Amino acid sequence: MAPPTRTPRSKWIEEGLRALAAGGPDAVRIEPLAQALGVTRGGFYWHFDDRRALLEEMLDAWERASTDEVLERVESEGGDPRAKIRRAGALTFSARLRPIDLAVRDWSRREQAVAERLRRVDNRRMDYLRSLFGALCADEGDVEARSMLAFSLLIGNHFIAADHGARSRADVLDLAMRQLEL
Amino acid sequence: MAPPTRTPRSKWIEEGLRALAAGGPDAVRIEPLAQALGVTRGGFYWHFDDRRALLEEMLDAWERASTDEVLERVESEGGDPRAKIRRAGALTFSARLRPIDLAVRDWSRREQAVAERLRRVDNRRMDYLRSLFGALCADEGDVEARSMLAFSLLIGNHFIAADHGARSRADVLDLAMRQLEL
DNA sequence: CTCCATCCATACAGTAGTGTATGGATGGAG
DNA sequence: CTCCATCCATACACTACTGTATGGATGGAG
Repeated sequence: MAPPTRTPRSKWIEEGLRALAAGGPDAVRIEPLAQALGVTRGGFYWHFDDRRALLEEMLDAWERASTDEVLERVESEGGDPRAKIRRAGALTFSARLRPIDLAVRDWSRREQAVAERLRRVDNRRMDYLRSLFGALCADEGDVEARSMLAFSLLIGNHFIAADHGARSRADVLDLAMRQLEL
Repeated sequence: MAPPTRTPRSKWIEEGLRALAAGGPDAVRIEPLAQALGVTRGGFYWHFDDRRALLEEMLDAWERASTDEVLERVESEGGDPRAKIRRAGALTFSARLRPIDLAVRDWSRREQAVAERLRRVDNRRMDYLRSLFGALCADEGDVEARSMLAFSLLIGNHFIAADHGARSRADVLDLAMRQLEL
């Protein structure tokens, strides 16, 4: 029997990720989630043991979406390494995934289990970045340094609040990319 | 009359910042704070109107500590621009200030007032970085790009969870700094 | 010694959630 | 048509806070 359900697991997870993105892990509360979905908490406890279980499955979903799915899409569209690096950055920090990523990143600072997940995800990203930079320059140290700088720039872009005088943030990002020979 | 108080404002703010660093803004709750200070909430509402007022003053304290105090200390010890850049990074992200900074950075994503504060703080930091990089290279675009990259690296270092194979994070940071000619 | 500024304890009413238990409702498979 | 898997509503007992009100306690200034 295929599930022709009304508010299946996936809906709770989706709404949970929305709440996580908007307000961090502490904002993921069953009651408001139910309200957003237009139901009571009745069904939630049929799907999940408790709040922890939902958080766990939200992280599962996020991990899949932000590694396999992203890498697959980047590779499928082809292009040279430089184009792939840019596209990987754009997809990883898409409008949907970016706020979740940033929330998880902060969350990981206080929950060991979350930290381990993020480490898995970041390691896959760095591995991919390394492979792409590896096609651009020979020195292994340079590859590592530029991978870290590129990743940091992606993170910094969304966590740093500074202005840049006459320049726009996009301009500065462009200059920084050029500095990394991208 | 100098205040020979038992649990003055400053104690609540200090403990509040500790809670913020450890668990984010949602973890700053009066009742647990009082417990940590060994008193009841009785005195809290004598000092502060409500929880919001405490958060406000915590941000005031953080803003002062992570701009004026840091810049003053960096300048007072002298040295060449390269040394100052490194020292500014180290002081800004000292063991005490780092977790607060990261918590505020995440917090700013969902509270306009916090975002404006962080912007003030980050702008002062970037101004300072710009002035230091300005002494190292002439091209204005280079200065901006390198300032942004250096700041991003500082942020990325604490938000990125990836490993680096045989290399330690410190090694990679060193390589990245060299890439920025630091 | 007295008094007042400063701080604390306690009790209360209220809010917002958690997880459990129980009795439905509903729609597709058979 | 019936039945069962799936989902929902409601009520309950509980936890953990918030902010208010009130009556102290305490120690240094005068």
